[in-house]
Amino acid sequence: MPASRLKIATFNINGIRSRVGALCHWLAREAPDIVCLQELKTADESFPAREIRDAGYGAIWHGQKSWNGVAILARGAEPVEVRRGLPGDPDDSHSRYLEAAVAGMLIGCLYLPNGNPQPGPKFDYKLAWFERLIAHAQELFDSGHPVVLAGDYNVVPTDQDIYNPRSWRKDALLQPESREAYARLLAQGWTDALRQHHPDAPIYTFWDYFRRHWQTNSGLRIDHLLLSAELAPRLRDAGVDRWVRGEDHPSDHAPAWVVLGPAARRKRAG
DNA sequence: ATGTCATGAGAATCATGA
Repeated sequence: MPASRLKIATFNINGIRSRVGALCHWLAREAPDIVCLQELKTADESFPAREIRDAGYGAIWHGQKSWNGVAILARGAEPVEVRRGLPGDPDDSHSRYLEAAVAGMLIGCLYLPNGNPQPGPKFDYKLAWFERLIAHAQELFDSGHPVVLAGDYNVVPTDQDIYNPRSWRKDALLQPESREAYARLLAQGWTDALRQHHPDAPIYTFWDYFRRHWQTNSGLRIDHLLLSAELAPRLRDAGVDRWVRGEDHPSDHAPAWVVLGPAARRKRAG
């Protein structure tokens, strides 16, 4: 891929130590330039930094024993960390947000709380976390910087984004409050890149391990890449590396990605 | 209610989150 085209991906790896081989296989085959990972499920000291470096990627990570955990990878470059954790609640101990400067852009990597079962404290935490994300996203958007907010949002935005909503109606991923928060985030001006590029197609990024959902393509679209105003016109392609979900012992998610074209040449002042 | 994974405690299965 020419240097002027950037492939940016997000992938909920569901346990990086058990899948570092699969991760490196995907990196070698698809060569994304920037990768946001979620659900590392490992402490910082157990992050497989060496394997990832050997695969040609610089990385920063924000881990946690057993649960959560996010990382940002850059091919042939070192992401420059600018934020670790979402502002707004100093008591929040979950590792769910990491932000870095890469290739002249700001990359926000997020793992939004699942929120099940709902109603209940976990759903309340999801909605509170969403409000903090919306507040921070507004600041990023207003900054005028080129920004990508990528990750597992744990929200199915509309009924178009699921094979069949019937058995998921009571799930936290489809609740009106979850969808309203996602819509309010988009209303700041962000572009939901996969839906923008494929307005009518069914697009899934997650197939749960139950009930042969992968074999029957019973998926959900919950991993999203949001582009700020400056980046949206640079969107050239977007998709899902579905083949990753079909490998042996896969994550229940597949990587979602965008390709951005070169920045418009700056007009001469005057 | 069910289904299937990864993780961790702790020693074989079980609890938890998703």
